[in-house]
Amino acid sequence: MDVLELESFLPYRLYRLADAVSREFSRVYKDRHGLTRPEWRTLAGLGQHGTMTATELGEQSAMHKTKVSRAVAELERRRWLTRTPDEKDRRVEHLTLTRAGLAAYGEMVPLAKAFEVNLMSKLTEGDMAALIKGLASIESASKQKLQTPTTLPTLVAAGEKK
Amino acid sequence: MDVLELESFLPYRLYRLADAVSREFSRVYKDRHGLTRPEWRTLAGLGQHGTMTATELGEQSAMHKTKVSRAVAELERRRWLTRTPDEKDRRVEHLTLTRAGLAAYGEMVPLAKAFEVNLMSKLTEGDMAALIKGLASIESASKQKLQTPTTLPTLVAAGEKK
DNA sequence: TTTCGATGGTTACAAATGAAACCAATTTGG
DNA sequence: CCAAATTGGTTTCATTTGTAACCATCGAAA
Repeated sequence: MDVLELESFLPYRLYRLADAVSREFSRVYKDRHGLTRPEWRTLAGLGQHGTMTATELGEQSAMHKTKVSRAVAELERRRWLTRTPDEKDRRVEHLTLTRAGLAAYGEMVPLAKAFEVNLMSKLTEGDMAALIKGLASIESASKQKLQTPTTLPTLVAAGEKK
Repeated sequence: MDVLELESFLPYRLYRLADAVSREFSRVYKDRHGLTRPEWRTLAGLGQHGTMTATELGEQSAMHKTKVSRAVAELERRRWLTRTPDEKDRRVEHLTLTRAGLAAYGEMVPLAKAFEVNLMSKLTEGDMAALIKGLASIESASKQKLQTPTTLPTLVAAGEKK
């Protein structure tokens, strides 16, 4: 029978690597400040851009709006950010880091950079460039709607449901 | 102040890409059979190797033992696999796909392969090779204990807890 | 042997996630 | 102008996940 070699299956390899790296990196924000990934990304987004709306945050950091919503709520609870209602459109809120939020951000940036440098140091210049290029290619490709080439009908047959 | 550009931050890019790819690929096993990722990996592991123990499965597919345990329980419930107690060590169970399990596996393998081919087709030969090489480098590096270079003390200060 | 630390695997509980419903406020199209 | 569709954002509920505790069973040491 036709067999799939999981270890070399690209989606699996990608996921596994990203998971390992991300897990390790999470120490930077989790151990020290008890942040979740969505919270860290929110902090990072605002630290980088100054002021953003929840929607913008979601776009920039690839998070579902519920994640953004919850992360923003938590950072607000910590008083790391404040919301300012938009003048023209009262559905929108502009989010900005407080002094405390900026302090936390400023503290984490060097750690993040050091982590990245350390990670990249595992690769030669050439490999690194290649990796980046490869990532970019797949990224742009996957934006254009990654196609799942299936011909089979969708069916969750009886007894297969959980 | 020192700023981090999230979009080009390697851990973020990796994660984001893996997430997008994995999400798209999940159609193959989720839409059609309602499997979760751990369930799919378990199926894939057994399909590839014939018979494995839970521990082996966890190692091969990088899953925590609780994930394996739950995935195995669900596949058993579906009668896609059976457990056989080990003769020598009664803690151990050998897992094998049933006919039904094999059928599901056999059905998904070509879809998985097609997905991968489609994905890789976005890259030139060279880029692909480079990407693989880059992944391998970081992988092997991250196995050797990815170091988080922090000097700061670990503290989850009062008021920062959730 | 008996005891004690590892190991294979499951379970309980809390936290994180995703999907869908929801509530405004806004825009669009008659 | 007004109804309907859209959009920004929150909330609810069901799943999924992670952590730690747990229950055997096993292996090594005394």
